Amino acid sequence: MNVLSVLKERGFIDAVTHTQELEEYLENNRATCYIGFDPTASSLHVGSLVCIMALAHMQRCGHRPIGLVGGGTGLIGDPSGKTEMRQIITQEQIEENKAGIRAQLSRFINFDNGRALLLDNAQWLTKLEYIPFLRDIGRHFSINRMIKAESYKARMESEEGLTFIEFNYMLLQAYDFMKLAQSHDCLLQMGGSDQWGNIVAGIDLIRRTLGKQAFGITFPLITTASGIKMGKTHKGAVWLDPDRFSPYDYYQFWVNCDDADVARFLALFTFLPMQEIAQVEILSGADLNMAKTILAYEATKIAHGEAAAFNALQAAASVFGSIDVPEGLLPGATIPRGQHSAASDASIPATQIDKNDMQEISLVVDLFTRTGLCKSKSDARRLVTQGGAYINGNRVSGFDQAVSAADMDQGEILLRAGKKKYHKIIVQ
RNA sequence: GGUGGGGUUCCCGAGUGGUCAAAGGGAUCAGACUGUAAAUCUGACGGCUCAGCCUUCGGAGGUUCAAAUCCUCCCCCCACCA
Repeated sequence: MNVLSVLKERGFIDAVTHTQELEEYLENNRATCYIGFDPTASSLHVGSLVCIMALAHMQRCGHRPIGLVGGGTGLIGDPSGKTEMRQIITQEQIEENKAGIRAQLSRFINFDNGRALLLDNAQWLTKLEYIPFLRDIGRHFSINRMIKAESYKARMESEEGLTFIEFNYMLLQAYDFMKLAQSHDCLLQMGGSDQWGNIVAGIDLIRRTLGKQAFGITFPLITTASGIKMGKTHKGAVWLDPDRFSPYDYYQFWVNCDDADVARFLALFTFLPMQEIAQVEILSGADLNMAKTILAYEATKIAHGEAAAFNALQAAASVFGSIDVPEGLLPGATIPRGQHSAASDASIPATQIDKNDMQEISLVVDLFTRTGLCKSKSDARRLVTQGGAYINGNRVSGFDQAVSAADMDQGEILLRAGKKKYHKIIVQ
């Protein structure tokens, strides 16, 4: 099955340029394609996951993906679809962030033996000279067309306006594409739907300068069933870096998805066969919960490895009750079948507290604040007052309740805030 | 450079001397109902040594018994003009 059909049936495609020609091109070539990633943070987050999975599918279908880190363009800031100017970051920060991004991409894509590449556009962009660039590249761009571009629209209409430096972003991205076409025979660029304008600009530039036909694919912006952009939780962005966002939380993020999103997310964020996912679509109600478990397990396994996924599964079973994964559901999934009960809560978020420190923490509210479950003491008070605080499964009755040795079970205390946030205290 | 309009608590946005920790909405959090779902209803939503106190309304000063509200200077944004 060709990669275009794969992407299409899994819900990756928003728009494609030159459908017919692209199909033929991918059919007859071991193609090279690229997606750009902003090095604005030291970690990618689930917002980039569609792009990452698309690259992975490309590789699985025999093509060569390039992850392009925007070390050069990151110095500019892409205004596409954004209403505010982005913070411009320094060269040092970018260098740091690049390392993190490479590590994460390696989970999804195999970089061995040149099967995939990770490049940085700082390599060529920072060497550009203004006059030659204007003369050789700038001449191909029409301001008339650019100001009509959808990607600038939000900014053209906003009060803040658009600065010249940002307006140039499109040229730089087009130049990237041209460079990659020249040096790596990369003729396909993919990206989020907000990248359409930039991608088309690159295709045009390649045609004009190299006389070659290049292609573009954009992916839809993934929103949740409730209509908001996917990937936000009470803890902020869902990072792929396990140090910033633990595999346990990552697993929980997926388990907590909306019913209406399960099948769609299975298609986008796992590699399970589509005919199996089709069976999930006819499920409804509580039957979907096991499908969510599988989604969470598979997604966690892809991003953090099998051991982390298994630990998260066990931890979930220990606090939320036993999980029984039925044989017939999504048989292609690698989740261990059968009953999982309170085997291990090892990967539940935990804080170690010294015995001596424990003496000072006399009140429950201090404990909730200390673990980060509550962001201030007032917050903790509120939680307790509203009846959302639990110690070892027992609701805390008053904010002045003291913590005693009796609350410790083998040196551990299990805190719970609200219905699903757990945190373990380990006294040492 | 000139003229005019703005900068309010996470976001939008009211508030033009005391009744303002600041309307309303969104987001968020908790409770009830549930399936670790959605919807709905209820409540909370600056901090603290919490029936009280402290710190916030672009920044720094000032007037006043009392300022987000008045005055002075500064910074930033927007529109139009040059």
